[in-house]
Amino acid sequence: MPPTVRDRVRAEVTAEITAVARRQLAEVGAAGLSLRAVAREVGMASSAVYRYFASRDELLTRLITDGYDALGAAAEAADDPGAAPRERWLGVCRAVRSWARAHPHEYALLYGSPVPGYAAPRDTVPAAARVGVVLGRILGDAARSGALPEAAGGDRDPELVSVETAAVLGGEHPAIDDAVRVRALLAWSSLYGTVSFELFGHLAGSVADTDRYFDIAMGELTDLLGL
Amino acid sequence: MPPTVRDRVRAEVTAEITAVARRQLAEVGAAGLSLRAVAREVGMASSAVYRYFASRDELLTRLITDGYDALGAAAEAADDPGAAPRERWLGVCRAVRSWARAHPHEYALLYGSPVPGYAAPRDTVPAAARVGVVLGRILGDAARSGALPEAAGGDRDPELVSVETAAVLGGEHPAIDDAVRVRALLAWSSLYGTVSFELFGHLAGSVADTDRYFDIAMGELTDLLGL
DNA sequence: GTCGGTCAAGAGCAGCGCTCTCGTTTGCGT
DNA sequence: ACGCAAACGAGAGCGCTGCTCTTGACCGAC
Repeated sequence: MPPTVRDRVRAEVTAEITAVARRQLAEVGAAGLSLRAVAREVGMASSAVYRYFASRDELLTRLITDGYDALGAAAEAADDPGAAPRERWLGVCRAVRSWARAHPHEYALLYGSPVPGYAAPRDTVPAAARVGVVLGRILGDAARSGALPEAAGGDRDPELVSVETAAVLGGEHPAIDDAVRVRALLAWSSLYGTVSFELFGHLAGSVADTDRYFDIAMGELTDLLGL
Repeated sequence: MPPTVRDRVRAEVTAEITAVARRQLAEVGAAGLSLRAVAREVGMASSAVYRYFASRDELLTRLITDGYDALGAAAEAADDPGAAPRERWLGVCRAVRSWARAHPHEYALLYGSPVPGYAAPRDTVPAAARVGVVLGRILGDAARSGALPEAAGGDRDPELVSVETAAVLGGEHPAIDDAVRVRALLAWSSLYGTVSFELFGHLAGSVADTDRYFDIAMGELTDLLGL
């Protein structure tokens, strides 16, 4: 069935609403995002917006998934599969930071405090996982190319690292055990901790040259990973 | 001038308002905190609350400073100066995580997305720094007790680590150079990244045994620090 | 005892999310 | 080609919010 004119118009209006909402998000933040204000700027009655989004939360959810997708796309675009594992990892980290600095309010929406009384629906999960998938693939490629030292091995513990996550983090390989996987999760958390601290101002009085600080910090983490 | 009856009553009412607000914060989060609802629960008119707090933001600021102080006190209480540096560091990390898990909404208020259009006043800074001071003292004690290996040295770079922060992070010692200080800042950021990921649900599908994961992750960071 | 300062209360304003109704437009099935 | 159901935009309205202003009562120092 070809898309009717109605469908196309609906898609256009939906896109305009999300675009205006994203713009206002950058001005007033997630908590201050007002459906009425969005409607005003779009030029329609506030009630009409409810034809497109059942609630303010649903509009926010759309912004969240869009954000995860944009960040994931940036991470994927930054990964050059031909480069050395360490450079690939650092490149993705830099891409994440760049995207976060370019879209601070969207980043805060994704990785800041969860909006109270609002649980991200399941359909945000795949989009949210994209960065992790990229980093996991780099780790796996490094193992398969012999760039990682043999791991100690030891029993798998699904309580520590779930089977799904283990599969994402390079899969099964002699160079990857749960200790390596935990270090990868730690590096991932630390990446976001570092970016969040910079963006949210917790390093304000401590670090001036944030570019160099970030590079050194990420270098320490890749050392930790053995990359 | 001794405090009059008026002053004492005022202090009591102020304390009751913040107590109720803190309770409601745990229920509805920062964005949903309503001055009117607080007033209702306290049993006074909403307008009367403005005699004690000039605005909702001012009440929020009070909750923030109180939160920083409570977290800082928890960190200080958890530090046993007689223990080995590594155990001291890990103990403080565990205390931070415990406090965060016990007060998730307050933690989110402190280290989650900043409220847009709201800049934390300067008087929150000393309270916010308390955890960092505790960790910095442990690092300094470790250096002075010879538990840290001699550092490479190299020039100080105030752009990388400010002089104030360098002073907090153990001060001047042959075992502490900017590389060590950056690793300390990284460990600090990573602590909060790890706690935030756990609290905000980003590790939900990956790690089930969060206690063990946290201990292993913090162990990696202390290794990185040389503690 | 009086008088200045502090307090709680209430009304009111503008904005919010959301719902309901109403008249119009669109597109599919007959 | 036509009719009907679904989709649509606009407007009014409900109950909530933060915040302001006015009013009247009370306390405490002189």
